[in-house]
Amino acid sequence: MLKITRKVEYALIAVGHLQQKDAGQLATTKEIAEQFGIPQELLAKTLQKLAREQIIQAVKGPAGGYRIRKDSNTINMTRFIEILEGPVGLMDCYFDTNCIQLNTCNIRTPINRINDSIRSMLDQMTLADITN
Amino acid sequence: MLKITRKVEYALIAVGHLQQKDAGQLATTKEIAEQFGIPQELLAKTLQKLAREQIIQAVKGPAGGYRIRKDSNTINMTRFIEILEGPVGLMDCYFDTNCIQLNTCNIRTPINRINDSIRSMLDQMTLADITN
DNA sequence: AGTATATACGACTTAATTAGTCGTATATAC
DNA sequence: GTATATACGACTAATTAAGTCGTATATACT
Repeated sequence: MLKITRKVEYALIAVGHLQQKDAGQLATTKEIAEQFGIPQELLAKTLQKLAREQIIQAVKGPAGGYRIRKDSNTINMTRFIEILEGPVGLMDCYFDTNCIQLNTCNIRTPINRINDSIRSMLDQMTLADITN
Repeated sequence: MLKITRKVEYALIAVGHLQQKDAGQLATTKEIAEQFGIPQELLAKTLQKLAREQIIQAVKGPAGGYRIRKDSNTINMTRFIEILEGPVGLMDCYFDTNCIQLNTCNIRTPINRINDSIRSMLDQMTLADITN
């Protein structure tokens, strides 16, 4: 409950690693996977998602790898998590309003309040906060 | 991700229902299950846990059921959730320090910071806040 | 051109967790 | 003693998360 997935965990570790490199320096999936004991294939897919969303920059070919994008430090955690896992919400009805019980449901409002609190907390937290 | 389980959802719905009853009035599992379209057996187990932890009071036998305990309104959400699901934390290493990677892990501190924020938010939220 | 290396990506399998069911015991009002 | 309601552990089913595999593509280097 209230857990983040491994994908996010691995992504954060990788980003932290990239942030510590000197400007423009690359790190490969293999390097990160080995250093932190992460399954390489899984990390690869995760980093690909981040690259697609412009959080990190991919360089193909030998001596390639990933580097952090300088402006990505302003990305907030809600966005970051949602890139990897989809919608952040305690219950699906926060996004999906097709619940049969919507009428009788007596906890929707309070749950949404908690949701909003968590989201706004994650909104205010940038990627830079994570490793700096 | 970041979802609460059905158990908590059902428990909150049930507590909300009990809170709306006149003082001392009972509601049965069956009544709640039918009214809100919840699987009765699952709700039963959930309410049993709450009763064991003194959140609600059980009355056995015909014309029995559950009633809310007046002082249970001061129970906070961290406690409530943990009764039903166990430890609230984004990652297991928040509680379980047996992670092999603890040394190399570069995100432990920030993750714990997020964790603390979420927990303290849930700490400050009482059961009374949920339905009132 | 050919090879080695690294990312890109969808399909698939396995593992873990959550959700829900069932059988049986116990208390109690009538 | 019977009907009704809670108590509770064991079990099965469904869903989600984690991890693997095959194949394609880009590119630096010889």
